[in-house]
Amino acid sequence: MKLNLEEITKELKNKNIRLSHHRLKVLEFLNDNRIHPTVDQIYIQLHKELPTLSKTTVYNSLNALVDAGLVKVLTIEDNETRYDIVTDNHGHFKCESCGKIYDFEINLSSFQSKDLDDFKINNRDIYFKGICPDCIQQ
Amino acid sequence: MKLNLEEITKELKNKNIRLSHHRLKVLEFLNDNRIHPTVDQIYIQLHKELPTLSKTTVYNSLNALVDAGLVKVLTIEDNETRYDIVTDNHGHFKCESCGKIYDFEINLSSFQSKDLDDFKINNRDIYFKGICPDCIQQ
DNA sequence: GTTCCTGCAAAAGCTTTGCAGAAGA
DNA sequence: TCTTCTGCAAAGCTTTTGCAGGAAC
Repeated sequence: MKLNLEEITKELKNKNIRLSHHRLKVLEFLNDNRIHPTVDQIYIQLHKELPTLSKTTVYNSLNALVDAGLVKVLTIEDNETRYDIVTDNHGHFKCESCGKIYDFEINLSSFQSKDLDDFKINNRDIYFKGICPDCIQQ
Repeated sequence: MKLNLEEITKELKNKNIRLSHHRLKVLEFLNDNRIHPTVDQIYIQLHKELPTLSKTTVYNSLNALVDAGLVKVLTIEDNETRYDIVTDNHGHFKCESCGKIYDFEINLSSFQSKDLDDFKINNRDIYFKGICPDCIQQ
């Protein structure tokens, strides 16, 4: 899917966040590589293209994009923060054997509980863990 | 709910984990205070009772209890690891205003997705965020 | 007596902060 | 020109590790 830069720039401007070259690269990386990367993975890849890139800037960029609501933090595991470009209605499955994270489609708005009738829900994260088909076969 | 110590000890023995006094205290704390505490909260409370308790031991105890499957790690937020005693079929809601974490009842086994037909699911975490009724009223 | 646990201190990681110079509007 | 961004180094946190003494079985 191609990024709509005009709309993104507009959304960022509301928060006084500039879509600098580095930030755009981070956003493009997340859009083109749906691998739910860690900061390190993003840094290592982009550093090849942009030798002056620092890890601080990756952190800064990610935080800015999260603030703007364009990127989501995944906390599926407590020792690794991962990032995902924002898209609708999917859960995340982490394979406990190979570590890969899969998206799965799910109708999040159908998840209801009478206990939450009086709560305002802004965000729904669904994290499953187990073994993926590739690892089951082996 | 009262802890069944015999069964717990048996389950721990399988993994060569002793139910030491400190570990029992940690487990009791989680059982009696369903507040999904951080390591620090557990340490501060238990330290009052057990002045020689170290934070290393709290970490050690929690890791041992997680290994034994008696305690669950909550990764609802990326900058704070929280712990929960294992119980069935509930999701967690974190209020973005007051920070309190609520349990809500939900039938986890009903969460299905055709994308996961060939996956072995061991664990389902449901994390919602938003505003709780107390904070909505204010 | 052997194994596991505890607690201190140190180490290891990850993320944020301060700041000076650079880039963007 | 004013604001924001970048990158380095340092600081701040949380969690883990090494190890010697102690406790449990």
